[in-house]
Amino acid sequence: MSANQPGSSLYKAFKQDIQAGRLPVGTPLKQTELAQRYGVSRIPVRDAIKQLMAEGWLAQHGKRGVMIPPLDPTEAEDLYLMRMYLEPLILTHAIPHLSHQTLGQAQDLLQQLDDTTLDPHQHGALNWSFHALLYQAAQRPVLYQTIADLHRQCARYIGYQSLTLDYLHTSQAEHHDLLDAIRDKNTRLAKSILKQHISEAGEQLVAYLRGLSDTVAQP
Amino acid sequence: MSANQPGSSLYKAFKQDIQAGRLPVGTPLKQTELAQRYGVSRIPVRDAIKQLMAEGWLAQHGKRGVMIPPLDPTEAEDLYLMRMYLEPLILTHAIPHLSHQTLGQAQDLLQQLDDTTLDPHQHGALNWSFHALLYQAAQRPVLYQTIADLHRQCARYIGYQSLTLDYLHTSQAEHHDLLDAIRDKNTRLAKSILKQHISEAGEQLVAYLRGLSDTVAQP
DNA sequence: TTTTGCATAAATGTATACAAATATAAAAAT
DNA sequence: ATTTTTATATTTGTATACATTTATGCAAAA
Repeated sequence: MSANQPGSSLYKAFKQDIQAGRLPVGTPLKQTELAQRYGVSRIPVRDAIKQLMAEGWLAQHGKRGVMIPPLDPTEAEDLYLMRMYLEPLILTHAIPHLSHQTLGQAQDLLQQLDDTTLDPHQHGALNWSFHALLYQAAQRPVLYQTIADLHRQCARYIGYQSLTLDYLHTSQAEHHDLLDAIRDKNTRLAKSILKQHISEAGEQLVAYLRGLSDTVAQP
Repeated sequence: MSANQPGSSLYKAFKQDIQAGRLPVGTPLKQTELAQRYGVSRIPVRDAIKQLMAEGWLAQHGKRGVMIPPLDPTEAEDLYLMRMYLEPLILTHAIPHLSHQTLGQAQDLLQQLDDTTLDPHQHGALNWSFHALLYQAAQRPVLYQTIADLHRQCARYIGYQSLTLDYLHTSQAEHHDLLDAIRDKNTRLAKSILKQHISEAGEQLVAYLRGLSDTVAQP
């Protein structure tokens, strides 16, 4: 098999199990157990662990072993803070290159996002598709990759959160406004809408996470 | 052995060999050859490769094998662009927390940077120590880590570049101005100096890299 | 009862060996 | 001569086996 690229079946299955919360958070994971779980030897498990650690899905647990790092509101806050600055930046570079065809595709994705029966994971994936489509036009591979990494990190946090209908409507309205501003080549407006949009999403998530830790961590 | 944390001797030796240009750029590296070079089996070599790939020191070469990615001016440009936005951001968060002691340490580092006999690697390391000292005070681990990663990526590019004495003087003057602004708690000024400082460093590097590819790539 | 030391057990790191996949070269056909 | 096919060699991916390190539990001493 073409094994351990981000595309290895073990890597994918492992990551999905982390995302879906099917593995314990904060406790050390044993290589042997993981090998049994996925029906392979420890070597490919080690390879996958290395990669997932580098991507932030796993963290060192003491001197030995790895764990799924617990959710941390401050971490989420930082991720959204960075997105607030980097995404308007890449959007600026993207706008001059956006074709009518791409804008049409973006419009299509927006319509799919109107479906309020989507679960948080599906919604998150579609949402990223929309933004990614716009950002890729900037033709800035390294900048794009960093932003994609930030989204990947954020993806670990959403999916727990059940979004209110009210928030979903606001978010969608902003998406439409953003696309309109882009069509008008009004870069300044587009940037400010996007920054606001990310800021709100961040606040929503951080508030949710802080609520969680308040109810859970009772000494 | 405590093997493959970023601290494994193999990982360190391997990365240093890449940084120092002791391994061929752009051609596939054979696991067997690397294993022989470092006197170990292929397993730890594979572990190190995984990690270095995730950190950007190595890249996929076609379907099989890895290579040291060639230097790319556009990539460097993106890295500095991101730093221009993220470093002033973290500095803003850091300034309220900076103690007199930390500012004193920063002053010390600045004096060491006056030494113009340093080679590019030493200079780069000291320069990062100075900035890192300030940034850590922000107590924003995730934001800090991302910025540190960007610097690590940049480190692959500098070290080839021989900095002009003129640039070194300008750069040091900016460092002093920055520290003064921070002492005055003049956040606005500090941010603008820092952004300018990074912008100049980026332009210097990108110009150098473009010069390189112009002279090398003759069909 | 608490703490220190040691013995045992568990888990990770590495080497060797083998299987699968890809690239290379040579031979055959057009 | 060029292209396609086939066989060979090289290289990577994985499993098993062993060495090394860290954790755990028990006993003895304070």
